[in-house]
Amino acid sequence: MDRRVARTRATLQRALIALMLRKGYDAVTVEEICTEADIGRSTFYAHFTSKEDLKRSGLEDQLRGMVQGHPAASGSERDFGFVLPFLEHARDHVDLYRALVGKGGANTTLAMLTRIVSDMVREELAKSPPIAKGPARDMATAFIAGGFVSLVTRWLDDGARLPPERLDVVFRGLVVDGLAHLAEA
Amino acid sequence: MDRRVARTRATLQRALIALMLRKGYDAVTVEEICTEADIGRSTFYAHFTSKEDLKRSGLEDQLRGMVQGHPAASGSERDFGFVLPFLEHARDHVDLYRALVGKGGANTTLAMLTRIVSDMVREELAKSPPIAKGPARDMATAFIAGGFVSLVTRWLDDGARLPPERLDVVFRGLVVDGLAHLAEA
DNA sequence: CAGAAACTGAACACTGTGTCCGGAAACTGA
DNA sequence: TCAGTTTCCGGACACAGTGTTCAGTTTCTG
Repeated sequence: MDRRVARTRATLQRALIALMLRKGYDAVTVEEICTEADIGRSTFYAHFTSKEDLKRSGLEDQLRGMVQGHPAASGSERDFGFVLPFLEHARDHVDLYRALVGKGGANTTLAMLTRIVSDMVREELAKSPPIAKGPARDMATAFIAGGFVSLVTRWLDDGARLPPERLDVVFRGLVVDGLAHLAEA
Repeated sequence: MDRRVARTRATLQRALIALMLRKGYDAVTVEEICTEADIGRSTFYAHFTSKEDLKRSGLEDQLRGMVQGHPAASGSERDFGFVLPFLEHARDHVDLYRALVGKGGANTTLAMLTRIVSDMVREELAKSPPIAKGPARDMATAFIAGGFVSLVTRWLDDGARLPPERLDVVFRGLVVDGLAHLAEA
């Protein structure tokens, strides 16, 4: 690939990330990106069809880099081996990830819902029986709230066919006992 | 409150939801909302400052209705009593919820990330030891993926201070053994 | 070095936003 | 019912941002 092309694309991606960190995705304009990158606006549209397209491409490039750097461990045991590489990649590219999931996603409905659910979960976790305090509890709160919202989203996208009681019992099982709960007879 | 005000606000909220279901939040314009609601555009701005404001108000009104309809069960035992009322409310207002978390959120970065992580989780769950198939497994996939993304988001927002190894072990504990894993000594 | 490809910058039409105002309509309380 | 208040209408306006086009320049590749 032409060096100019690679350079231009990378410069634009970096400019977008910098601006997202500064003021959030929604508030960023194509003109600003071009100014920040010191690249003509017509050049922008020669590479990307829109701001959204640029973001998507940046995300894809980075994720591709991640899976290449850490080839998926594919044993036959279930050990969630993708997690640590994923987290290390995130730590090594904090700016990128914070731009993606930070301010950028903070105003979405999904994020709003998750915040509300987090409050409910936090209350639950404060009840007896006692549970580890501090970071561990905060992490559990975030995990459970996000999982719940994701579960509901999936359910709705499927047409909300299963009865709420079914989701309720599966959710509680997963939260309280984890996957053990779902082991096959 | 003036009947006209209540009627106008409710009409606009319903119009937005209808349009969101049809073409997704981002693609909806204020003009379209007004046309759909058969209400003047200047009237729109007399009630809401923006499309975002309208969405937020609709969400808040509905959630307020939910918690009023089902007062939070506040026993001292941890039973996640909020879940069933929440799900029933969602089922009774499927259109609203699908508009909020369906197409509307599908294009967000958070949703994209969750989809990618879902694929990784699905692979893990396919490994031995065997696990319940069908809906239960799909639900577990959605739950775990959403929880992971939420956990990572929280971690990054806090400055990514904790080491990845710590998150890895907490995450795996929650997934495999659930909250039992975090019981205080 | 020649040909191809990419970059520039400025112009253009267009869509959508948010604000303002005078006049019509609808609601409220007496 | 009626007077006073509030809301609604609709059209106009300035403005910001989008996406496209194109002739001219620069930069890369073979």
